[in-house]
Amino acid sequence: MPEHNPSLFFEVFNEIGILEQLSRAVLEARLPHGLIAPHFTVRNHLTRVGDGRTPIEMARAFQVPKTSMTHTIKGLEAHGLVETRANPQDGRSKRVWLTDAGRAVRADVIQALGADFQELAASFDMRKLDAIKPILTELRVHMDQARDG
Amino acid sequence: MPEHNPSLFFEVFNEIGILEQLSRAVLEARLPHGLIAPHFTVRNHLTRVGDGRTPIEMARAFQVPKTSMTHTIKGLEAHGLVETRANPQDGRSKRVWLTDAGRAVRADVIQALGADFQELAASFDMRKLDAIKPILTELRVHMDQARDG
DNA sequence: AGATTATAGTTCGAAATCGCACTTTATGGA
DNA sequence: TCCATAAAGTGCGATTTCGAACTATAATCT
Repeated sequence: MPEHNPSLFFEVFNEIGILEQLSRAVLEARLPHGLIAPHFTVRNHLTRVGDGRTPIEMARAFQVPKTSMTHTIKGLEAHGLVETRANPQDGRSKRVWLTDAGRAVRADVIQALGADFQELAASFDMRKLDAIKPILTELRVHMDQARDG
Repeated sequence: MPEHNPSLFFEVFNEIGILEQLSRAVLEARLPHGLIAPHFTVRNHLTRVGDGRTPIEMARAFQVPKTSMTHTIKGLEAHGLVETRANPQDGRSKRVWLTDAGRAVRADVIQALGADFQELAASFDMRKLDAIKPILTELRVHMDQARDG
């Protein structure tokens, strides 16, 4: 029965924290003025899983407080990248839809990030990213469940 | 010559972002009132690499703006967990030292996190953490360098 | 040495984050 | 049906984050 040394957790989460800062900086350097990483992350999510999501659904997906999601969506609306409509199935709720401008900005940003990604891909073996991705996902799922339970 | 699909980056960084939120929540649930994750992360760093570090050194280590580090250290000082003294080698700079209270609080928090870690370790194969750690570190180093260069 | 440039740290202000409390609507019993 | 409880979303306020501009000191150059 091994004694679980907490340092491994600290070290992994420490790297994760730094990588979060670094990836955010890379992204934000390519975003149009006034947009920050959470805006784009949400905007991107709406392409990945389809728009018409509810704010609470996205708050859960990213594990952020719902007040933060309210604020982020308000920012996206102010930039005309999404619009919200009432949810016919649930009067408490709303659904978030991409606008044409929202779709366009994603293409622009991904294009702009191309150079960064090429540079990174040139010096870093992408197979390693492939290798860690499922483990990160599994860890995230476990921690998600522990949080709910 | 493969076309590097950006989606792998997005997916990995997305998981990293969520894991950052989740690990922060786990940590902050165990911190004494008024302390938040950046406080503890800095406080922990001073044990890992030794105290007497300068603020700018830590800002670089965590890839946060130096103004954020100023603020975090001010919070730690207000809680009596660190103290700063002038750097005799450099009149522009200061060095950050742990206090006895600062050392004590780390032990308390690690103890309190024990239950969380045990639970996680029971449902998640720690060898996978071992496996991803060096890759995360390598990725972080690459991105650090790309940022400088 | 003197001038220029770079670095450490702070101040300030604007924006983001997030807990708490609240409103509105839905759900699940008696 | 009526009531209690839960859930979605917002308003508010305290704190955090962080870029820009600034001060003070160090390093570099001629």
